[in-house]
Amino acid sequence: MADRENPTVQKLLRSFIQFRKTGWHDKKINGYNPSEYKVLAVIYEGANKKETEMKVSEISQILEVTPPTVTQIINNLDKGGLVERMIDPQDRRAVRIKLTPKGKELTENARKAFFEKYLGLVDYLGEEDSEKLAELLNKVHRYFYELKR
Amino acid sequence: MADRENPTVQKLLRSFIQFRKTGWHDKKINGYNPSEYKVLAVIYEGANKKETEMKVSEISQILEVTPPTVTQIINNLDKGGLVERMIDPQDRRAVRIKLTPKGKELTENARKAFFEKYLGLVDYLGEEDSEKLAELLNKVHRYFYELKR
DNA sequence: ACCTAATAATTAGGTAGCCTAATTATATTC
DNA sequence: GAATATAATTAGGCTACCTAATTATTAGGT
Repeated sequence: MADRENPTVQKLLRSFIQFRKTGWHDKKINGYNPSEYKVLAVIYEGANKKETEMKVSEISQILEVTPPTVTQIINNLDKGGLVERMIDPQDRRAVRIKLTPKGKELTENARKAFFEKYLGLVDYLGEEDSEKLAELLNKVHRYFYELKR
Repeated sequence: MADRENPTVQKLLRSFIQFRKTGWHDKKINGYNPSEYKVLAVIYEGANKKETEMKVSEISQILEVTPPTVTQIINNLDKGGLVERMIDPQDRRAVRIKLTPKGKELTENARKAFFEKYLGLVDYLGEEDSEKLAELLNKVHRYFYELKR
């Protein structure tokens, strides 16, 4: 099994492991976790482009996590006064999530910092290599996705 | 802030998020978790190339996790009879971890399946792009590492 | 119109994979 | 030989998820 020594496999593997450890997800800013910011960002963007507030189920689909996960995160954001729940009058089972002014401000600041960091990364890698990286990562995802079925 | 709409940033971000969700780490095979297999693999490789068994502290350094994390994983591997602890006669504070025959067999099988999967990936991406990907991921890691200081 | 089935959200409880702080045993240094 | 450093462990905690069960509401079939 000399293949096991294949240097490309070794390199790739090491880079994956290191990348997974890369802290491109910061812990706890202003008392909120990365997963909470992700939900805030989805709520913010959804409201911006759809004019109507996001439902729990929609957030859950976008983030690819289960609805209970979203509910729990929202419980906490709600407790912190960043977010408000309102029943959808069209479908009274659904709950629309709305940012409070406080939540909106926090989200906007976080988004700004976040995008600046990533603009910096694109700058560091170069436009062309950044595109290439995105493409390759998508390809890796497709490979593993197809394996699983 | 039109920068926020930078399409390269958006693509890169989406590819990162998807990649992080990619199940290139399978859950539970033969009753053991990915993190347990990682420890097994390190023990296996360490013993192969150093002729002497791995210490907890060495495993911890290689996997970049704290010693308590390693201890706990080894507790479980020990309970399953995959691994044995033996005090190092040279330094009686240290513990050398040795695979039992059962542990060795399991590890060898897992390694085989694992490397086949990654050989398949390199094949899918192509040798050149695989190298490029590893290089770019390392660069991303450097960027975030330098930001943090 | 009525009952069944489907859907939205929630609560409760659990798991993986980490961590820090404190403790114990042994080594090293001055 | 005493103080300090190091190796491993135990105990307990945290994040980011999950599944199963429950409640409320809506939609579909007859």
